[in-house]
Formats: sequence, structure tokens, C-alpha cells
Amino acid sequence: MGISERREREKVERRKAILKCARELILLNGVHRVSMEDIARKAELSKATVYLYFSSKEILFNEICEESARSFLEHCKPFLETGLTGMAALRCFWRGYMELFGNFDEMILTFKVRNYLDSNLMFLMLQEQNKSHYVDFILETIKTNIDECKVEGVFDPDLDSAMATRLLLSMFFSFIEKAACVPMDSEKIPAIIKEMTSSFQILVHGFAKEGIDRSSLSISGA
Amino acid sequence: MGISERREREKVERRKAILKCARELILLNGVHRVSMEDIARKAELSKATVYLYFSSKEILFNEICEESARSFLEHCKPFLETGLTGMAALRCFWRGYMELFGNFDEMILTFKVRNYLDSNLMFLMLQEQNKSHYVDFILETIKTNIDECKVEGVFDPDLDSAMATRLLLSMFFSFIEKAACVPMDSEKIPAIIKEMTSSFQILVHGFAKEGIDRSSLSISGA
Amino acid sequence: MGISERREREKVERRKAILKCARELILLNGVHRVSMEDIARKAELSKATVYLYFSSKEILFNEICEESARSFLEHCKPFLETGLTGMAALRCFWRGYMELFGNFDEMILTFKVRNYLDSNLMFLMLQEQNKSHYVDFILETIKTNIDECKVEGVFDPDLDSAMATRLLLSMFFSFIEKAACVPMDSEKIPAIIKEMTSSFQILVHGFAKEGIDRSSLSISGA
Amino acid sequence: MGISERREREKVERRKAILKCARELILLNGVHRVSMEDIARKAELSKATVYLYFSSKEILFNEICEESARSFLEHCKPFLETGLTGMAALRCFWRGYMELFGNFDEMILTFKVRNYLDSNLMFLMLQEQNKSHYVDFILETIKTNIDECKVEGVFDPDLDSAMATRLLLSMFFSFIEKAACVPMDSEKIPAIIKEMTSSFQILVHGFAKEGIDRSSLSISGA
DNA sequence: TATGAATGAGTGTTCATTCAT
DNA sequence: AATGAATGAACACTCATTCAT
Repeated sequence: MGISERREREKVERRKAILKCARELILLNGVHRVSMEDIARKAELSKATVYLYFSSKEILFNEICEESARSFLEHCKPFLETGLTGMAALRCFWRGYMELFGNFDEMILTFKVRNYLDSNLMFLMLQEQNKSHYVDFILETIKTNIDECKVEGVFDPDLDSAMATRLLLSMFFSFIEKAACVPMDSEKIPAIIKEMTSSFQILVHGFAKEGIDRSSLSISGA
Repeated sequence: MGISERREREKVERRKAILKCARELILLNGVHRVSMEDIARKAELSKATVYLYFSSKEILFNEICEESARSFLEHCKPFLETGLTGMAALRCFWRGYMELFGNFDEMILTFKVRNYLDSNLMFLMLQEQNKSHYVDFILETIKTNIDECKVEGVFDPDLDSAMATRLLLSMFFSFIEKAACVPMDSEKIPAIIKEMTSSFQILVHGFAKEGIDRSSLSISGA
Repeated sequence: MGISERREREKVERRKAILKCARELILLNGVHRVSMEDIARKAELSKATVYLYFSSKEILFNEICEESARSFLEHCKPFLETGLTGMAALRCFWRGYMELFGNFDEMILTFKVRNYLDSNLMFLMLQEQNKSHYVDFILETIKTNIDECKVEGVFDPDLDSAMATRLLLSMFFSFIEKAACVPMDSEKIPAIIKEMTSSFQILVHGFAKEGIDRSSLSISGA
Repeated sequence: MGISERREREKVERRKAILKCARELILLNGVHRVSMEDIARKAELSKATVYLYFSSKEILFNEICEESARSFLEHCKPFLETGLTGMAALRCFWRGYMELFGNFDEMILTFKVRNYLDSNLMFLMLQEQNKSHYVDFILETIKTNIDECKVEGVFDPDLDSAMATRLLLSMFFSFIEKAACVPMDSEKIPAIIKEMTSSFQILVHGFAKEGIDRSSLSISGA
């Protein structure tokens, strides 16, 4: 009883440990420079043992990806499920994103690893259907908020909300990529966050209906 | 002498031929799927000969990168050096970009190859000093135009022009990456161009001073 | 006692279960494509447990082999131990073989698995002493019948009965190998059986004394 | 000139050397126990070099196979192309086979290696069409001779010549397999040859029309 | 007794790079 | 100057076997 429970726990932990090592290596060296050998060595296991937990490199990497996307979503959800105005929802989403941002890892892993697997990711703004439903969900939620803003007369009624979503996401992604290259504990992070905020604000201004008072478009306000 | 001159010329041309083959292969198959073997075969040379001209794969790829950046700049310069208003200059810059864009090659090579080499590229808007001074020059030119727009009262006087430049560039880059994943002869290219144009227009609206009439901000107008 | 007896019985049965699973997998996938992992999984045991019963793959496979030969013999014995004429005995032997043949399994396992183990099997007609005394017994019985036929004036008195035996067996073996490659449920089996019968008949004709009336050599007659 | 010729010659020889090593290893250890590593080591080359000459294990093995079949055919052709009676042709074919037999290698490699590649070889008597046209050619030639013998009234008019061919071939094959297990320099070879001859003779007797005088069926006579 | 977990030694294959000629 | 030939180190993946519990 106790024994089998402990076994199960250890197994789960070993899995996690392998994933953790893989994640660290990916963040450190880039997806393309991580081999199963490397992962095994870092986890202080034999390659065969790693294969015991993940039956292929693709499966391992995919799991990293999904897990990160899930974790990002988990974090954002609370900010998104309320019945706010579109602009307020966007603000909340932004806040959630910002909070998570101190540690970019989830985003990097989500997007970079998937890109490695599909070598098709970036596209996510072109393709109708994505392989990962988490990514779809993120896109969908943002799009809904943008549409809401149009309805509320805040955003340009001619704005293509799908396109605007993609533009937003590509901006976020771009920052993530940049951040991925900077050591995580860098003192530059506040600068990045500041720049992201400004960029997001600019995009929102760009989305706005002509003549709208910018005070109602602020993303940082309450 | 004539002989040694001809030798020199031939040498230069062979270098170019190798670079050309490498470029084509990269565009065709993606950076990760091009081997020295492939390049040599396409250039109808032996691998060893390729190594005679480029002492490593990294050096070869780096040169492709630099050359593409240079060529992109060459193309854009004429549009930028005139004494136009900031907004007109941006429009011209945009037009130059668009013209080149029908065939993204330079951009793809510039950014994707560098990304492959450094897996560190994206940062280019954060680092003070870039490895490639061409990229620096592009940034500088755009920034100057944005400043001009501020002076002319078209853009928000509080806009951080360096940041705005980086934002623009990252958007461009983002599209390049997307494009790089789509087969080059794709019928999707017009859609990408349309989306890019909209995106650029949104950014310009976002850069604008509050209350400015949007007709003066059009990027596609004369 | 009762307990230890039951334990013993269970142990024997588990052994059998493992062997059964291994046999089925071999027949299904071919000797080379069966791993200890597969066997364990099919037997719903851990690999380690399988090793408890069979200290190596070789030993397990060897046992399959022996067991199949034994079982084949068991089946044939009744047809061979009577006091018939040589030709009648051969006919009976043939009938026994044919009966078993609808399901080649024993033969396939006997010969194919041994072949996998030794890659030395076919030899069985050259070596003085075989590793499996079952095979020896089969050979011996057939040889006795052939000698009988010689004595009865049906077969060529100069016929080397040992050699004739080996020839017969190699023909049988050849068919087994063919059959082993065809999916077991194949509609080709009747064709194989027909061809085997013709072949056996030809051999018997070849064994016959010159001038003997072929009607007395028929293998399919009563 | 001289140089490039020598180079070419060396290359051809290296190819041959690799093939030779592979053949020896196959004959020594059995097809399944030969790895590219082994071959490279035996050839005193790196694995990568072996891949320079043969782009995959399958291609290397296939070449061994084809080459052996070709060589066997080359050897037999002269004996088969004359305008002899069917029985004389069979005798000649037999003689050719016997001559080659002192060194079974060709046959072993032809059949065993193909079997490894297809794991389907043995069937060659069941399938209509073979992958190797050399094997087809061998079968066709023998069948023609058997038909000839039927026409000439020597063989049983009811004999299915295709089946008889398969029977003959499976007998030959059987001996090849046996021989493959005996060390090649064995003093047992004469015994094998004697046994093969007897076996072939028995088959011919079995093929014969009832009542035919056996003196005309001798395979060893002039 | 039974097993989950671990692994060493391979498997075929690829590729940037070197070197003798 | 040019190259054919060679290779070491890597790659993802597999499997018979062992061992602590």
C-alpha cells in the first residue's frame, strides 16, 4: 500500500525530473541542440531509462510543450472568465501575462518547442487549425475580447479581429524570443517588461476607433 | 598579371557561386536541412573545395547572413535618403520593403540564418551593439524617420522612437519567419502581404499623436 | 504439503503459460521479431518474472523447440508403431504428418526456432548426434520404414536408407519454412498440402525398385 | 590519367573488399548477426566509410545477393545454352552446379541473404514473381529442361514441371543451408556432394515416366 | 515469489571536418 | 587549386539482462 504509493510517487517525480532537465537544456542550448543523450546525462540516468518514461523524443518534447501551454493557460484563465468589458478583459489578460512573465519559460517552451516539432508553428497566425488546442484556446479568447471591444465602440469597426489577434500574439512571441536569449535573472527584465507594455499600448491605440479618447484605452490603469 | 587577375576573379566568382547555392538550398529546405555535402553537390564542387573558400559551415552561413542584410539595405537606401517628411519617408521605406518582399529571400536569409547561428538573434532590439552593422543601420534609419514624424507633429511626442523601431522590426521579422515556413511559390504570399500592410498601418496608428486625422497616416496612399 | 504441491503446480503452469505466449508470438511475428518484453507483456508478467522461469532467452526458445518436437512425435507415434508393411507404415506416417499439418505450428516452432538458435539446424542430417533426441527418433523411425520397404522388395535395394530419410525430411522442412512465411490463416495452405503430397509421391517413386508397379507405391491410397 | 585510373581501381577494390568482408561475416556468423559495425571493423574502415560505398545495409546486402546469384548464373549458363536433349541438359546443369559447389558460398549468400532481406524467400516456389530476376531465370531454365524431358517421353507426362522445379530447387537449397553450417574447409564436403548426387538422382527417378529404363536417367553418366 | 526500474552495449545512419594526393 | 576518400562523434532508438525491494 504505502509502498506502491511511494513507487507511484517516485515514478511521477522521475518523469518530472526528466521533463525538468529537458526544459532546462532546451532553454539553455536551444531546442535543436538537445539530444536524448544530453537529457539522460543531465538527469543522471541512462538513455534507456529516459525511453522508459517517454517512448520517443517527439513525445517528450510534445509533453513539454503541452504542459507549458497548459500552465500558461491556467495562469491566465482567472483573468479571462469574468464578464468585463472587452477593454477591461484585455487589461486583465495583460496583467496575467505580465505576472507570469517574470519567468518566460512557459512561453518559450510552448512556442519554441512546438516550432521545433512542427517547424510550422509561426504560422499559427495563418493556419486555421492548430495541433495544440491550448494555443487555439489562447487565440480564441483574445479574439473574443477584441470583438467585444469593437461591439463596445472602442476598437475600429473595420478591424479584422483575427488578424489583430495574430499581431498581438506575434508581438508577445517576439518578446518571448528576445527574453529567451537573456539570462533569466538578468536585470534587463524590467526593461523588457516596460517595452512590452509600451508595445501593447501602441497596438491597442492602433486598434482603436478613430477619435476615441485614449484614456479609455489605457492598459495599465485600474 | 592578367593571369593572376583572372585567377582572383575566378576565385571571387566561385565564392559567390557557393554562397548562391547555399542560399537556394536554405530557402528551399530550411536552414536545418542543409548540409555541406548538399551545398558542395549543388555547386558541383567537392566538399573539400567548399572548405577552401569557407573554413567552416558557420562562417559560410554567417556570410550569407551579412550579404543578405547588405543587399536588403542596398535596396532600401534610395527610398530613405531623400528629404521627405517623416511620414512620406516611412511610406517609401514601406514601399521598398514591399517591393523586396514579393521575394522575401533577403529577409529570410538575414534573419533565419542568423537565428540558426546564434539562436540568439531576436534580441537584436535589446543589445546595444549588434554583430551586424547592417542591422544597426536599418534600425537607425527607421528611427530617424520616426523622430522626424514626431517633430512634424504626426506621431505622439512621448513615443520612444527606439522602441517603436524595434516594435516595427519585430513585426516585420515575425512575418518573415512565418513566410519562411511556407513554400516560396505559395499562393499564400498575397495574403501575407495584405496582413503585413494592415499590421504596419495599425502600428502607425498606434504611433500617432492623439486626435490626428488618420488620412494623413495612410501608408499605402501616394 | 497441499500447499507446496499447489505451489509446484502453479509454477509448472506459469512456465507453460510463458511458453505458450512465446510460441504464439513467434508464430505471429517470426522468431526474430519476438523480444522478452513482448513475451512478458503477453503473459501479463514482468520481464523479471519470465527470467525467473527461464534464465535466458536462449533457454526459453530452446525449450519451445524441444517441446514442439516432442509434441510432433507424440502425434506421429501411433501411426508408426504398428506392424504394417513398410509402404503402409510410410503411408500412415504421411497421414499423421498431414493431419498435423493443417496447423504447422509444431513443425515451424521445432525447426524455425532451432534454426534461430543455432542457425545450424539444417545440418540435422549430417551430424552424427543431434542435440535433440526427438529429431533423432523421428529420423530413426522413418529409416526403419524405408529399410522395411527395401526388404519387402518395394524400394531399390541399393537405396541408402539414411540418406533417403534425410532427403524426405529436408523436403518436409522446406515446406515448413515456406509455410512459415505465409500468414497462418492463408488460403494458400491447401495448395501447399497438394504440392507436398505430389512431392512426397515423387520421392517415393524415386526410392522405388526399378520396374515396380507404381500402383503399389501410392501414398494416398488406403 | 594513370592516377585517376588507379583511383578508380582502388575504389572498385575497396568496394569489393567491403563486400568480401561482409560475405565472410555472413558465412561465419549468419546474416542476422552481422552489423555494419562488424563489417567496418573487419574491413579496417570506419562505419562512415562503409556508408560511403553502400548507402544502406539493405543495399549492401542486396548487392551481395545479386552478385552471388549472377555469379552462379554465369557459371551455369555455358552448360545450359546448348541444344541438348532435356535429360542431357539437366545433366549439364547438374555438372555446373557440382563444379561450383566445392565452394557453396554463392548459393548460401544468394538465398540466405535474400531471405534475410525479404524474410520471404523460401516461398520462391510459391510466388509467381520474384524480386531477383536471376532467381527467376534459374527457375525458368530448369523448368524448360523438365518440359523438354516430358516431350521426349522420359519424364511422366502428368508431372507438373513447375512443381518439379520447385522441388529440385528446394532440395538444392536444403543442401546449401546444411553446407552453410559446416566450416567451409570441411572434409565433409565430398560426403555432401555424394549425398546431393544421390538425392538428385532419386528425384529424377521420381520424375520419370513409369517403366522407363533407368539407364537413360543417369545424371552422372556421359 | 514477483516486479518495477534501470542500464550497457548495440543498431543503422548522418555530417562537419580533415588530409593525402 | 582541387578533390576523393576517410573518419570521429553524434544521433534516435532497442533489447537482453540485472537488481533492489
